[in-house]
Amino acid sequence: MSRFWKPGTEKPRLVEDEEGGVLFFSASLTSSSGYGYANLEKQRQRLPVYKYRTAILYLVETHATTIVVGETGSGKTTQIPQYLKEAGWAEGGRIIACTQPRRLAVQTVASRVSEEMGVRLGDEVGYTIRFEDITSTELTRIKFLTDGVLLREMMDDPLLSKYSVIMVDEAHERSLSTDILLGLLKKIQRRRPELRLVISSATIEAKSMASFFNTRRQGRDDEEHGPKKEPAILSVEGRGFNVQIFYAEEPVSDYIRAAVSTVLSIHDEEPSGDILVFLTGQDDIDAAIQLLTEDSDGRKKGLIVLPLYSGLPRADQDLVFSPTPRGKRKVVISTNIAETSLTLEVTDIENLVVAPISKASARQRAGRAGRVRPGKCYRLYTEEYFMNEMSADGIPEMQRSNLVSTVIQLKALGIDNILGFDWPASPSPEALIRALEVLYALGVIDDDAKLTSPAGFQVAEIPLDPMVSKMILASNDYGCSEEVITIAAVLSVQSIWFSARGVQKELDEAKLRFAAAEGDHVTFLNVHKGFIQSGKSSNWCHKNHVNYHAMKKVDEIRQQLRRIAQRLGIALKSCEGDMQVVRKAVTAGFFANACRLEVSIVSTCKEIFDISPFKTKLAFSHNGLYKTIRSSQEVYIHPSSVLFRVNPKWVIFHSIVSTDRQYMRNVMSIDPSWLTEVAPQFYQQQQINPRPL
DNA sequence: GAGCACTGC
Repeated sequence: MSRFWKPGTEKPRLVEDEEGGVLFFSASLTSSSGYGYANLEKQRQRLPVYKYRTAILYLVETHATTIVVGETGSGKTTQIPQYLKEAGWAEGGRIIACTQPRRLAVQTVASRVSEEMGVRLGDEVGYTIRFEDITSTELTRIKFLTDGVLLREMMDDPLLSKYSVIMVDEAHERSLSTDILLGLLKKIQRRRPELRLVISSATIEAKSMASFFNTRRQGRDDEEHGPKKEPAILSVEGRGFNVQIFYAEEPVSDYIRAAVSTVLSIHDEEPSGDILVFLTGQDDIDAAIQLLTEDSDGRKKGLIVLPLYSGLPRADQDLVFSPTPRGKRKVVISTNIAETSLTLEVTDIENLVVAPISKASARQRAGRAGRVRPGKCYRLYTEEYFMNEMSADGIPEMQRSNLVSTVIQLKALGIDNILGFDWPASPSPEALIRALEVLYALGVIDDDAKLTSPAGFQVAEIPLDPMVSKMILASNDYGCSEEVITIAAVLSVQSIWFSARGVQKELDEAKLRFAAAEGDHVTFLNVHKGFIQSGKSSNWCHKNHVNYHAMKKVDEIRQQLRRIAQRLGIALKSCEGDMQVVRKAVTAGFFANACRLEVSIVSTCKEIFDISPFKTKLAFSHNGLYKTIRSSQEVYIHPSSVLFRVNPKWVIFHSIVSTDRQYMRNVMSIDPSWLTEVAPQFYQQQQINPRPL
């Protein structure tokens, strides 16, 4: 692998790791840098997948579906599209598509392939992700895209007629959009026998994938013309190295201490090489780092201890990838952010795992240790536990997600019988029915479960959760689309606040500067207004504990939503500060999440106050108990909300996070009369009770 | 006074 990068030259860029060809590459990897085209060609031929070039082309020619089982590093993603192009699959204006679950993978793979082909990215080889279409209608023959984008394309071109071959990469990850895509592609195949599918999958999934795509009818030989209906399976070996696995001899009681002591004994006994530890969350990571750095008997000498989690500032994350100084050992303590998408620029990785995860996930983690040379993996659970207790795979997203978006997407594509749809992993009928109920309540499907016109089609057109889309539609009636679109954009990013360890108090104070009595949604508008007035200044964000990158993204999403709104005939209009209409529009989307305050314990006990700080805490901890109108579920306002401890009588929420309690995140106060105003079909006029569905 | 993480249009 190191042939892509010479130490001491330019620092390699970190890229998606899944394909051998793109493990490390730097911007200087062009013909002018001394690596000629011939060299790239040689590298291509050295990839494991090269041996199977002819076989792959033969199978694609003769089979409707080819399943390529490829280990990490086989080169399948970068090479197969090129082989197909070389064999003529992109002739006559046709396009070869290759989908990825993640944006970063799309960009890096596309740029690698354009380099290998010696063409400008965006010409013959291009890519499309949300907000970025680097393709040319005339020139692009190989197109990389996220599976979500391909699904959107189907709304305009249901048969995906411009593609000759569609390669679905990383199908084993079973992401929601990959699964929907696979189900739809199977349907398309029936209408377009000339279309070829290449499904790239991990070993364990290959058989079930093959039987899913096997459309050959028993006892009928209709295969004399056209490709075989029975999928072909081809295995391509990877280039990973051997990883030795060690198990705990008996169950560990305190896994953080166990992780720390394992790190220390590896440091004492093993030769050079870095260590990657997986823990569950930020708190555990902080605790482990504390333990490691306070161990002062001298053993920690030579250890560089680094945390890694998504909330960490980018600069701190980058530290993880800087080369380890000679004579030192790097210990990266990470959440599962490091499980799939990153390859650490280290010479060797040793790996500790904390259960429970799935077996597949554990294998993936162990694989991290064998990326660049043989490694070792220390599992902090017993072998019996691995064998008998851990589930084989994670549950596909399809079977654990809210399906409202999925259902409306399928409806928009003309799939009427959702319950009968052929999924690679069927969701439970209950989950589907729940989704249909919500869509019915929103007025986007009718009594026959058909999309309503225009609302249903409009909601399907907007790339957001249907409840958010409905809120945007409603804003047209209330004359506040500009404000509501801003709220929708903020709700679709993780968090607009900049949180870091040790600055919680400052963040809370900053929030107070923007806090609105009406709740979080109106607070978002205040933050956005400040951001715009500052001239979108990063300095302003920094001073106010606002996440600059999140705000840039909010702006980008806002622009996209404004364009879509205009196309749908929604007038872009500001209500000039009239927050009541904004709140009504939000309620029109989220009326199903309405809650009423049940108990409010105000801290009136002065004596408790005076006894001890601990008890003061107790007195404050009585956050108001709410119950959802729909199902009388007990919920509480999340402490990150500006309405925490304010406890308005009636609220609606955007989402729930379940821990020891159910916490409402992003909460807004409402007037209960609005519920019957915006959703009379859902709430009975006389009393706020759920309408039986 | 809470907090697993990640991905996508």
